[in-house]
Amino acid sequence: MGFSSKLISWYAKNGRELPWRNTTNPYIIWLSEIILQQTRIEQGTPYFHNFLENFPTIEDFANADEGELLKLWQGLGYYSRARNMHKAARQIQTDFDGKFPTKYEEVIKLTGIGEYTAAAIASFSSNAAYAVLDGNVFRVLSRYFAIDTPINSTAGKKQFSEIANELLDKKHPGTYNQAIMDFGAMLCKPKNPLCEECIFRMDCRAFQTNSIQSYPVKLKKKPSRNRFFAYFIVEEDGQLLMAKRNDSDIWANMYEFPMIETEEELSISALVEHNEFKFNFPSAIIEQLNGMVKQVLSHQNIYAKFYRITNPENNVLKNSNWAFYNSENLDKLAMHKLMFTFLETFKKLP
DNA sequence: AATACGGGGCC
DNA sequence: GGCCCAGTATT
Repeated sequence: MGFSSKLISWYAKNGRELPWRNTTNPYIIWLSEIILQQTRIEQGTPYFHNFLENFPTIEDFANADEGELLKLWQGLGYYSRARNMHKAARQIQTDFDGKFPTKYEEVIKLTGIGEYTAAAIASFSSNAAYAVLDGNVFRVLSRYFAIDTPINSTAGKKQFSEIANELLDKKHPGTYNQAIMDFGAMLCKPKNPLCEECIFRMDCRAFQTNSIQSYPVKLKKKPSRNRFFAYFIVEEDGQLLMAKRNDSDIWANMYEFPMIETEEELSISALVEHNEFKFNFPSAIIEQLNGMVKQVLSHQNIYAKFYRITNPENNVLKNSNWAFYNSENLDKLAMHKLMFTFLETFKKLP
């Protein structure tokens, strides 16, 4: 038996039941695939159900506004996925007459869809013969063939893509693609793979040379940079002052308290002497509300402190990105984790 | 070709 | 603390 038929029989016995399987609806497949990019299934599944419930069809999705989508995406991370989905949904209305395409060459034109997602949608929805290449597939193939080309290099992507498409079961591309990803996730895991019960024990080059732990090879990531945020809670008549982030940085277009960023940690005495602070809050009374909060991102460490401003003067709205929100409208704003976590504890404060 | 983009789970 | 997760867009 060849690689693909062994894999597919393993999948028939051991494959997972997942909510977005057993459909050929490209909209539903798309929803699940974007949500699951760089995201664990356990983390993404509640979001999948929530989105499908709020937007049963691609038309519903296209008619939503970006803020509403970001709010539903809140907490999932990589928020450009939600903004790109919004663009893609509009593209489908204008360029595809409102009908979600299933052809690889059409699907890959949509914003937010790259080679992996195009192959997934095309193969799952219409059995088109395109091999998926995700973290699971990279790992399985690098071990099986003991390939030491870095998987995050250009050469690696090309090499693994060619092998993946050769191995693909051209008669059952959809099933094969699901199978190799399940196999990577359940058996050929990153840590502690279950080699003792693996159907490919005798064929796997890395296992045979006792070097499973050496694969896949990956180029090192560069160290994260540190950023220090001082957030200011300004409350007036039960309303909170909020700022909208711009779109050229982390957490694009999301909401948070007004803040000052510095390259080093600032004591409260240094903070009140900061020019930006004096400009925004002249003669303010400031009180630190908590210790340092650390938020780890993929390329940055954010260190945040929260301060209460009780005498902001009357010119606090000189920044056009700032506005006051009552609690009802506050609940509609999309916020990043640092913010909505703090807000939970803040609400319980006296 | 390299880097940015979140949040969470595992070791 | 580092790695990884059903990757893509931008620089």
